[in-house]
Amino acid sequence: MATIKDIAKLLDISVSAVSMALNDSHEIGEKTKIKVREAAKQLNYVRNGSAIDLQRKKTNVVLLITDNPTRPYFTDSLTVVQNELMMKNIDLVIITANDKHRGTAERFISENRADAVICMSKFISDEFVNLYANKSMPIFVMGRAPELIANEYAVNVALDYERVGEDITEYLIAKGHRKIAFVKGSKTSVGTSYRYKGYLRTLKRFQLTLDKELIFEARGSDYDHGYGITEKIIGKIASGQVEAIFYATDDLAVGGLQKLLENGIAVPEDVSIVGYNNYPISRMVTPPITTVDLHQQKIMRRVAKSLIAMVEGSKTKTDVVKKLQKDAIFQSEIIERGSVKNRE
Amino acid sequence: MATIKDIAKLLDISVSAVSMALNDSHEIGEKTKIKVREAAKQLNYVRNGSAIDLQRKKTNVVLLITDNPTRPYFTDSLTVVQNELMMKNIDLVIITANDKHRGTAERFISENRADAVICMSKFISDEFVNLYANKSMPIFVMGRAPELIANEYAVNVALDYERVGEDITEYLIAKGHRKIAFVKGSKTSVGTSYRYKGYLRTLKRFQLTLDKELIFEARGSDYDHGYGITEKIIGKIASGQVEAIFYATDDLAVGGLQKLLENGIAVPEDVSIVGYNNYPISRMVTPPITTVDLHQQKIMRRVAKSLIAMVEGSKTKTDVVKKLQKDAIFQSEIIERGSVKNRE
DNA sequence: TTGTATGCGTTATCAC
DNA sequence: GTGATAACGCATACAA
Repeated sequence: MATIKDIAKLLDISVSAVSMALNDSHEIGEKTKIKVREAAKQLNYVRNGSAIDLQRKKTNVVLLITDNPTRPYFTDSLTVVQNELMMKNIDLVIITANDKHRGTAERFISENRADAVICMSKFISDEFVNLYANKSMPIFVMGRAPELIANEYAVNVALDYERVGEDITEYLIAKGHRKIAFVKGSKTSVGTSYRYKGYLRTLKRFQLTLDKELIFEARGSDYDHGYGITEKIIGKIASGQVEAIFYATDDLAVGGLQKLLENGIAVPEDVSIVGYNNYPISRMVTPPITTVDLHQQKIMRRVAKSLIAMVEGSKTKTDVVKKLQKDAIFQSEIIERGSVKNRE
Repeated sequence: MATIKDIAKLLDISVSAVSMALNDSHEIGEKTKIKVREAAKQLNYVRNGSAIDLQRKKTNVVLLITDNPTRPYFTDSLTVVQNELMMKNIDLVIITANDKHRGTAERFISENRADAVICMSKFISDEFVNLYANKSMPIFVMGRAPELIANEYAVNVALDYERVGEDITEYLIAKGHRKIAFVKGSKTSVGTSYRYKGYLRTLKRFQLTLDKELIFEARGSDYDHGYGITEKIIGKIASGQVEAIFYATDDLAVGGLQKLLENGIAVPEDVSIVGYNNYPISRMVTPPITTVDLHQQKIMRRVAKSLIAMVEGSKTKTDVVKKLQKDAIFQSEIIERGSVKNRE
């Protein structure tokens, strides 16, 4: 591997001259620049990132940590963050952290291999975040309970959990449904449990009695779990005990839909269903599923902007959090499609 | 930021001692190790990855480049590669490279920020790969035409393109279909174009005449394209001109299915359809779609193993390629589900 | 405009 | 078992 030293030697000029030429410094002659570039090409020179980072005391990279990059909400977030960072010429690298592997993410954080991190995985513990968030590496965490982060350089991006789950329940009620079942997802998901609470609050607000038999617990939040748990709901639809099903996620709803159709239950004629999150798949099935869009992209755009402000040093956490909250019109929006019947 | 120098100063011992202690070297006293660790904690010491990489002339990371981490085949690949690398304690980082942004990927490659790369994105050009693949950074590329890579340290992992597309066409024919439409996907996708060729070969082999009116070109390979293009097929189903549709990808098929159902066309009663790739979504719709599994995971496991062998220096490219080819039982498998009717 | 010197944080090779 | 010291490849303040 050729280094700038080799170039300097070949051209018989100083290393610093080479360095500056390569960085297109204004204080270097045009002819030297050309010579240097040619020599670089000739020697097959490639820059050494580690050396640059070491010297600059900056890596120019932002870490995006996720438990599973396949989830649609992740891509949405990714695209937005990517775009924001691209404008500042900051590199984005994605690292996974899940139940069976979080070493890489932790190592990248603890070894200062980034300038900032956005953590969308719940498998990096609160303790870890609190321990390592740092002026030279602020950490933004998402999807956790609001109270657990206590570090000047850790920002907990919390959704507007107050209203979550109420919107769509109200909607079902407005459409004339009274017997609304709820399908819970993964126990470790903060989002789905808040939706459940919103569902409960709304029933109460409308003075509907809560039928405990209409609460179903899936083991997880995915398609298969929705498919499986719906087995238990089928009988109650036939008997008129269930008019609508609120699945905590779109994936659950899609799985449920398939099970219903297989059993000759028409949606929405025999039962209405709704999901949550507005995942692409929710519109790809027949009938397309009415769901709720959390406007994750808006949120992520704000997160990215805040992060950049912190990395650039112009803002402190307090500023950033204040702005995030002020902008927090994280209003969810109901996406009406074909899976809910008007019973009135 | 505290460094090992600070620790050394605090404890009044040498930096090298600190370094060795931190790395749990056998040639350092147990008591010193303890002292050092305590001091480290006290000073809030964190290692500096750049400095380590610079010194070790190794980064311990493998780059996985993708155009879109949401695609199901990517997750499959990811999981497998992740597992293999985990066993060797190698870090995996994911970087996206697509039409609008490939700077980060190229920078990471050209600046030696990894020990090896697996490139699943077609947006890193063949020229770039040929230019930068290198003993200290071998590059494995996937999903490209076989002939374009000519570099001792670049490995082109090509599927068994010979057979691709023939399998499922044969299957449709065996089920009694004769009028088989084909829906092409994105023009830039190597995979889908090979499937098309396989389809053509198979028709010929069975001496079925090719009806050019049954070839449809979608602008891309996604759900929406499938939905859109199917508009044009509907009439030909009614008129008996089409008995089956071979969509080049599952996403296309899912989109097409929805359009068909919306138009009151029953699948598979009125028309059979098949997809390709065995994406999860293909089994989540009703009826579930018959498709082809490429066994991407098997391939990726082999790629990962080969890569590790090269990184560890035990194998040259020639060895690796030979082994990959020898192992290349990349046989695709037809996944029978409910979208094909037996017409015989 | 160019060169010199120094340092970034770490590891490794020697001595002791 | 521990301590100096020289790298690693690069950038930059300062001198020329």
